[in-house]
Amino acid sequence: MITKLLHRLKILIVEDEEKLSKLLKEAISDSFYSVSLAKDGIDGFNKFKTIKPDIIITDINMPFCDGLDMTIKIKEHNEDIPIIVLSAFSDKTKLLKAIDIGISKYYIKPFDPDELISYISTLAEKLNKKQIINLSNEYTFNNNSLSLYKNSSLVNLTKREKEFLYLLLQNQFELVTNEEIKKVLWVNEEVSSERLRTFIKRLRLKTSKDLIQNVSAQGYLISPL
Amino acid sequence: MITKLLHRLKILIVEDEEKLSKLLKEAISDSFYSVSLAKDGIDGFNKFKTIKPDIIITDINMPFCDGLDMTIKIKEHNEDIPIIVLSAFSDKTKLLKAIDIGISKYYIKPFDPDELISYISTLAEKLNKKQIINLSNEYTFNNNSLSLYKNSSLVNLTKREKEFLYLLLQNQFELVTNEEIKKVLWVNEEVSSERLRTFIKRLRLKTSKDLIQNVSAQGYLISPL
DNA sequence: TTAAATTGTTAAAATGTCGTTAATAATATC
DNA sequence: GATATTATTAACGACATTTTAACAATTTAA
Repeated sequence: MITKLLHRLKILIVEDEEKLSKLLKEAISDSFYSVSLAKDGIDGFNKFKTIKPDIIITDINMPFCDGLDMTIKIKEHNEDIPIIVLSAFSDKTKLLKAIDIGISKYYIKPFDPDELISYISTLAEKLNKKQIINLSNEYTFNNNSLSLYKNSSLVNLTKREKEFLYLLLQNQFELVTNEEIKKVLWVNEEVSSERLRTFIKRLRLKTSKDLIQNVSAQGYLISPL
Repeated sequence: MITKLLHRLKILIVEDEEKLSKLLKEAISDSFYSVSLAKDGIDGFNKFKTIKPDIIITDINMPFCDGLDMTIKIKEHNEDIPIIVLSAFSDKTKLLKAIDIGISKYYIKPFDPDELISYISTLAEKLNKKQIINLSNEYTFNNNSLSLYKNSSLVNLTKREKEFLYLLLQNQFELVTNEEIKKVLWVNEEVSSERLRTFIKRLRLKTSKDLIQNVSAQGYLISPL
């Protein structure tokens, strides 16, 4: 079986108190997360659009542009993005408004950074699990169950076919060589090139002719979207 | 047709101000909802256990036993039950605690009863959707009673068959492996693959040939609609 | 205790999977 | 543009899994 490849989650922290933001960045940054900082709501919104983070952590009361206003604007652009709000004890009215908008979690200062970090890791787990990739207008692939859907109905694939799609998707837009494919799909087996070809022929029969692209004499690739 | 299969949603209102609770009861009660009243948290918790309501509406600040304490206790018993909290403007700290526990909505007094009622009807719709699933043009499944209907007449299923459909529906559109099925339907038993197959054969005889899909060498699934 | 309903076993028929081969189409290289 | 290489398609057959059907054992309810 193929081991899973998780993509490094991007986290944006919007916080005017430099001390706190640096502390959080240090605490959160590791090989699984890349952390960016913004100093107010305007900065935060711009970085949201350029960096396209997976998770946002924001202070709700900042001198310049407010975290609440930013949250509203961001949620208008992307309803599903998880936003974690940091709030002062006195800001309960604002906090309730943020909850109404649909933030996913809040912490009232002073809070335990460990709690925040453990929440982020459960969030990250969820995000990585829910990897559904649009292969075309018709086809989607669930990276978790390795199943392919054509217009939301399951396509009947064998285990090897599932693994093959998964392999190509781990290297989406990039060529996967015939040798690599043989090595992964038929471990420790001598595989003729005809075998690989009929394998692909049959997968294409079940799906569509142009889902999987071929590069002559080299290998195959898949290009989502 | 399908409405016959739905049970009338039970709503429990926990509120010490008799004026408000009666007003709400009158406003909400109709052919789709049956409303019960409780006057404090203790009364509310007892009625929660006996009546088993589908939705709870509770005041959060009551002289006797608190709505917040009751909410905690109820959520311990049934994590998924939707609780709507009514709160005074001054009770923000309590309200935040209630939100932490996982209430589904809150209103700060004074509030517009129409908003509450429209929220209840969207909630009810969601609950009914969860409860009744259209498997095909002919078949519907009631997730509460685990019963299957063919054109709104009950299909006679055994316990195991009901559990099986329930299992597949918990994972609708997704493949449930043979191993998983065996583990769930015959706990701690060695089950031959023939046994599982005749089991499915018989279920298909009672229903239709194509209600349950097979994926060779992997498992089964169900695709509603 | 008997009759009916449910559940398990077995074996043949049907279907699905997957490797082979061969004819045809596409692509690369000179 | 001709030739060699590689890819696609289609058909055959071996093997695995599923479906079907008949019979046996067990449980449940009358």
